[in-house]
Amino acid sequence: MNTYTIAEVSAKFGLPISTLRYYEEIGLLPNVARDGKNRLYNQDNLDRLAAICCFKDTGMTLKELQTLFQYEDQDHDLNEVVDLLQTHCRRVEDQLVLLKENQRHIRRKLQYYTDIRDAQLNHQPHPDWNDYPLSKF
Amino acid sequence: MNTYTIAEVSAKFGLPISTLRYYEEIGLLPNVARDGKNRLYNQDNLDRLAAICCFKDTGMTLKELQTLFQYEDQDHDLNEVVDLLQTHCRRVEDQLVLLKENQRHIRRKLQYYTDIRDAQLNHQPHPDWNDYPLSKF
DNA sequence: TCTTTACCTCAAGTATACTTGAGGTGCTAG
DNA sequence: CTAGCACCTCAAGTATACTTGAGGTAAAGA
Repeated sequence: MNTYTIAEVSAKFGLPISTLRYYEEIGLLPNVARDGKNRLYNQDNLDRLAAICCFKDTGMTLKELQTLFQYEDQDHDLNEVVDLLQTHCRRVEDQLVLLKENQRHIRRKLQYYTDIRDAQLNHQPHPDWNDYPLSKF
Repeated sequence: MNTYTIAEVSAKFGLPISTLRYYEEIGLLPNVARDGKNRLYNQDNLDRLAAICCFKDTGMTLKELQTLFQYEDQDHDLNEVVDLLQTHCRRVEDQLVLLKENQRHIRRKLQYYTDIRDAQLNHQPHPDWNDYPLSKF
């Protein structure tokens, strides 16, 4: 089976080496094999790491991730795993809605300042914020 | 003009009172009027606070927000404001893409564990992870 | 043989974003 | 008049998620 050095994994995932060691230390990324003292990551480790990144990037704390993996690993009551995942799914849904709305606000502001700048360049009158309704974005 | 107490603003935005004071202290939320010692927020303050929340929720740090507002407030070179907003817009776009992809992974995992649970309940054979391609989510 | 490179451990330090606590003011309801 | 509430300041404390540093090993290239 293919294995990877810590430097390779670091590059693959864009995570600092120190972070990989940290995740292992707190038990999030267990069962990393060794060649002497040096870590050797296998596909399982990479899959786990991908899951960590996915959940972390969607707003789970490392503590919650520890709980989730604990539930997954020791074949714990599956209802708890499903519950946790469902809750998180809903959180992600909410994030998506909020993110899209925030995106509209930011685009609107960008458009406004871009127009002000262009108006200044062309010695035109300044645009009016009231002409930038959210419905346009 | 309508004004609001700190408790009202806290409720409106779902932010702790301590956070409102903190934002003011670090200069993010300036020009809050006082009735004696007590803060009174006006519409401008609320607009600024809404902007803070919007940018913060899309991943800007408070330091970056300070820079942005500095650029906006002292009518600084507008190119810098536009640049900052453009960069942030791109970051939000990236977040959206990543969030959607992560959502697919999470839904897939949720479906998988739901199916395992249901299989256990019905004494059916366990599903196979390979039957859960990302393309289905 | 030297030294550079790539790792290692373990303890302590750091950045960000708040939160908490001590001690105090000023209005209002009983 | 006094109790309680809503607010205040300022300094110190905290949670999360890492990062850094000191001191060391082991193998590979010059």
